[in-house]
Amino acid sequence: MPSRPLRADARRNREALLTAAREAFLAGEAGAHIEDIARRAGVAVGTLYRHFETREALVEEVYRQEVADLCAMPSALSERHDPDEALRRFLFLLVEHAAVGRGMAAALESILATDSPVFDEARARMAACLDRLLAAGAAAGTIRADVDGRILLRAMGGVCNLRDTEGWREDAARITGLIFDGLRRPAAEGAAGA
Amino acid sequence: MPSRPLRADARRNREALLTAAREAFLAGEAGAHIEDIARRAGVAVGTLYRHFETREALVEEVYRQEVADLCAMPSALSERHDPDEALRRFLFLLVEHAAVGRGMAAALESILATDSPVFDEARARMAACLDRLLAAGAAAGTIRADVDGRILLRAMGGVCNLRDTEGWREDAARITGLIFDGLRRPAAEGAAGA
DNA sequence: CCATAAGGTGAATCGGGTTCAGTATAGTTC
DNA sequence: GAACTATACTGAACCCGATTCACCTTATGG
Repeated sequence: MPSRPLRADARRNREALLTAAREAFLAGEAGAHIEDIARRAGVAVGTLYRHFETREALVEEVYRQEVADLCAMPSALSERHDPDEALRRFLFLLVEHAAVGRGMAAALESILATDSPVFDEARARMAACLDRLLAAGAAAGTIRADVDGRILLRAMGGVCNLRDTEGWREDAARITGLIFDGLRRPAAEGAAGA
Repeated sequence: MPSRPLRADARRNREALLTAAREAFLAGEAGAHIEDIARRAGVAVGTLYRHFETREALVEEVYRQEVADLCAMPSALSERHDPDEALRRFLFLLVEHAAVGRGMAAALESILATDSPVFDEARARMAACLDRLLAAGAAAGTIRADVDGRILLRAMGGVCNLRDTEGWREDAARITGLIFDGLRRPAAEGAAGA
């Protein structure tokens, strides 16, 4: 919509705000209030609101960038590893990435509550990444074929939501491994039930 | 602390508040404001605060009850089914229970953010439940022995956090099945990595 | 160098949780 | 069953953080 291409200072401030927000979220700074983020970026709250409709919009944008970074990975992985390994690595990246600090997670919660479309979009993209990797594995015969990216993503969701806890990183690795093991089967007879 | 045993009307109100809160959360009533809950219970906000330190304290109590109910299940399951089946059923119950509406989940988020001890307690109890079931399965030789309740609980966490989405119930079933499949192996060589 | 639209500012507003002085009542005692 | 008092209840006032907006500042292009 902005036919006119953002004034120089505006672009600078917008960037500063995104950076400040990311830092604040990553630092988990108990709170991460709008005012704090604005100050950290060296601008007034009003400016923040000029660039982002609301607090959530800001979080969304930061999140969107994270997702974009993450979704750039699969192609590289597929080139360098066999399907199995590529998938395994991506699963870990998924954890690593989504774990960019509890702060981010906390910040995201407000969005999770709202059912913003950003999330649908992000989910779709990630699911697509997984689909590609799963398909490769299925073609190679090492990964079961009855699980799609959407499902796997959901399964991984829990791992990504791991909270603070001390040993979360190890836990995440073990759980990811557990799920990965579940994937490496010629599809069980049928575990659905209740 | 209350050596004196709560006045009759007080007990009644407390009960009404808990019921109202549970209903509000289950209904997912966009918001579930303190005021609404109080009104629903037929009391003033002040009364709510007399019984519960804060909004979160109320959510906590509701949650605590849910957990208590859930943790009562395993013994019955173990009596009626073989270890494998008992575990499988409990996993589904875990989902069913934790899914008591997105409202509850949303309400819980505030607590997840705070690192309240209630959660540690709940986790511990649930993990203990799972440990029992896992041990039985391991003894029977059908379940791998290198996964403990704590880990499994975390893995299931994701499933329980499934949001609104239309087909969440099916998804939950499939993911639970996926994880369950991961469990039914004589322990893979070693999936840990990054 | 001016004009002016784009951008920035921060005090005021708003909404929802929380507090507390004032009022009502269950339970108890005579 | 009337008085007494510890226990409860009420709801308007308060607080705090997100959001708005009337007014000021400055990049940009002519």
